[in-house]
Amino acid sequence: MDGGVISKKPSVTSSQVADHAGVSQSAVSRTFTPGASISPKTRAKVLAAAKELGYRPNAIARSLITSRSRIIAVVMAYLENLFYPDVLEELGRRLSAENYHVLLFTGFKDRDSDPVFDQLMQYRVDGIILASTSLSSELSEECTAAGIPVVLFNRYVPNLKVTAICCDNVAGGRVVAEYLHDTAHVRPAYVGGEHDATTNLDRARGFTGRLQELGVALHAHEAGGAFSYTAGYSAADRLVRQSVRPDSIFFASDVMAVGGVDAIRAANLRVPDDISVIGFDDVPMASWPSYELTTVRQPITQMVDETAKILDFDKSAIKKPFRKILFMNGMLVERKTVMDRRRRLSLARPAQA
Amino acid sequence: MDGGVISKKPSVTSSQVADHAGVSQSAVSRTFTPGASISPKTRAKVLAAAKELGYRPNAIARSLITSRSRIIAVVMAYLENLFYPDVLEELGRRLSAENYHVLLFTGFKDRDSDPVFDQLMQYRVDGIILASTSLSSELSEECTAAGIPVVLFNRYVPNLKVTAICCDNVAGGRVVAEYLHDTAHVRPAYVGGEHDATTNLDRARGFTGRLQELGVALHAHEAGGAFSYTAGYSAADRLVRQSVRPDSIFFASDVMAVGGVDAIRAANLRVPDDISVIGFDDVPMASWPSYELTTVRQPITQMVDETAKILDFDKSAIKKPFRKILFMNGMLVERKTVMDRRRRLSLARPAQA
DNA sequence: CTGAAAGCGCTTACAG
DNA sequence: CTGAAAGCGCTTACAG
Repeated sequence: MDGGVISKKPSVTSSQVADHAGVSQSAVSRTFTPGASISPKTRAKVLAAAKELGYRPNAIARSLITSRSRIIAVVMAYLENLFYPDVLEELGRRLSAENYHVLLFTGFKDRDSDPVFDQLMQYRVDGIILASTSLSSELSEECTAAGIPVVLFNRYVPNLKVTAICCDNVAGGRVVAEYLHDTAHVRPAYVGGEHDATTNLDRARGFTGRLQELGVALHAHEAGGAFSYTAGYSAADRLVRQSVRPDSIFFASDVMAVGGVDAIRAANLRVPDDISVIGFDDVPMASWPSYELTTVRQPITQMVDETAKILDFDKSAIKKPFRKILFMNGMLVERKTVMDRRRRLSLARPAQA
Repeated sequence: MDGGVISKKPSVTSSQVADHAGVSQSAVSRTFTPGASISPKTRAKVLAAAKELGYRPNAIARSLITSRSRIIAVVMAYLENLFYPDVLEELGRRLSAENYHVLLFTGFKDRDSDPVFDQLMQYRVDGIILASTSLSSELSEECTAAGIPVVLFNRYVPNLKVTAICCDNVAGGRVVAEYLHDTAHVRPAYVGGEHDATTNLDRARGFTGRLQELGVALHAHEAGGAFSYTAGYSAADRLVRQSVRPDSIFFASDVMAVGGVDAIRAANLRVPDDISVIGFDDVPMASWPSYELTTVRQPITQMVDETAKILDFDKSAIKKPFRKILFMNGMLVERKTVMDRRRRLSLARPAQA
């Protein structure tokens, strides 16, 4: 056993470096502060001493005095929803490029972020990103009062005075309706996700609204109840057992749609020949050969960019619109789960003639 | 536009609370330090004042003086590998229960964690978890010198003096070999993941080693090159086109195995009737109805528990074994992708007789 | 450009 | 149990 008591050793401080370099502690600090006034000569001496001693500025001490932690809290409730790991990676990339860091809160079983709020505020974070969760209005107002920007990611709360960044889910739903109409589908169904999520509500609203405008009757509206594979599978299973089946199903998310495709196939029906399927998100799985899912791609990179803009109060102290809801456009990605039923008609007509 | 310049307002300090409560600043501090010596009466006064002013202790200031940040750095390279979001959630749950917090580093494209090391050290983290990445030996020794525990999660480096926590991948591979042998498979193949990952190497070694002991020839060893769906798909596709096909394939991970199942089906073959398939990890997808993948489950909860034990230097300052490699047992989860070929034999025999 | 000094918001011996 | 005081490791006016 080469064990031992584990205890943190005190690390090298700027004063130690200063002594070693024969300069003041201020000079050391200035060397590590971009833009600070320091001569190349002193700087070189400090750098040499720092390297020799293995000095690294203490971000904690710096935070205390600047009251800027360069830490952004990210609260993410549902990591299992495939879409979120993607978001998290993009967020990590983007924030670290701006020299921010991510304090992650996940794994707690709650609908809102209130339980972790105290924790995150104690670290004096510079911003808060809530992905698929929200905050009570008292708490969000506390943030506003404290001057800490909050961004709801992929969710919004109409009456809450908090900035939200979402894909335009209503528009996404409308695009799907149009696409299904254009390809001559006449019995479209919708399968919903988590019931009161704005993502679910808006996709449904856009879809059914546009369908109605186009004079297409909604064949069925199944409540999935969650954005999960299982929810998609069961809902599709129910639809498939109806005496009159839908000719197309729009699922509230890709993972649900994948479940749906599997259920349809399990019933010995073909996608898209018997039933067309469309999802939402464009997670990596959507492009797997066995699914080749037609879906609406969420503009993750742009969404993260906008998030970064809201949080980045360093570069520009200009007036920024606070508390707005940003809807960004998704993009229809055509793959192989929707059949153009006009083709079938045009094939059928000559035979009939 | 109800915008405005976003700037952090100074928050309430312990001195302000002290003034308001008519006690010393020390008393305020003690009120918020579990176990500190404080009378119920003073405590109540402080608590009332704190509530009224909206006081929250400043974790940054506390960290500076205690030289304990209660922050654990988690470096995770491949979030898209489905297994890791699971790990991250479990880690989040476990660490927050111990009042630790996760500083997440992800989204950088690199094999080792050296590039983010500086960042994480500046925050004076209390521990480092490296999932699917490693560290150069200089850096890991720097951690040892600084008394900061490092844990490699799901990966180990034989010559590196760093504690590692892994599933026993060799044992897992052996179990798979035995299972395939017991079920009368005679042409087993292995499809590898990321080439030099210990997970890949050990699973291969356990599998082929045990096969050899059992007198079963390895039918084929395909290099997948990555733990991805696509890698699994292509490898299976190649195997399926051979003049003599394998009767079973062990994939280095579930995501790969799922790709493999799809490739096999795309070739109009059946799983498990024509080819049995086994994966590794037991990610949520493995139990989806369209796959029902037989696999080796990684003991995530136990692995996270052990990780927490290594990092938790608060509770017990006893001697802890440092720098050990912990191999934890996986569990074979039987689902529907392996066919018991003895049955086929016993059915075949009477017909032949 | 440089250094001495104040101070960020806490914890923790120390003395009472 | 309580308070005054030192000090954690920095940044940043201030004066030179």
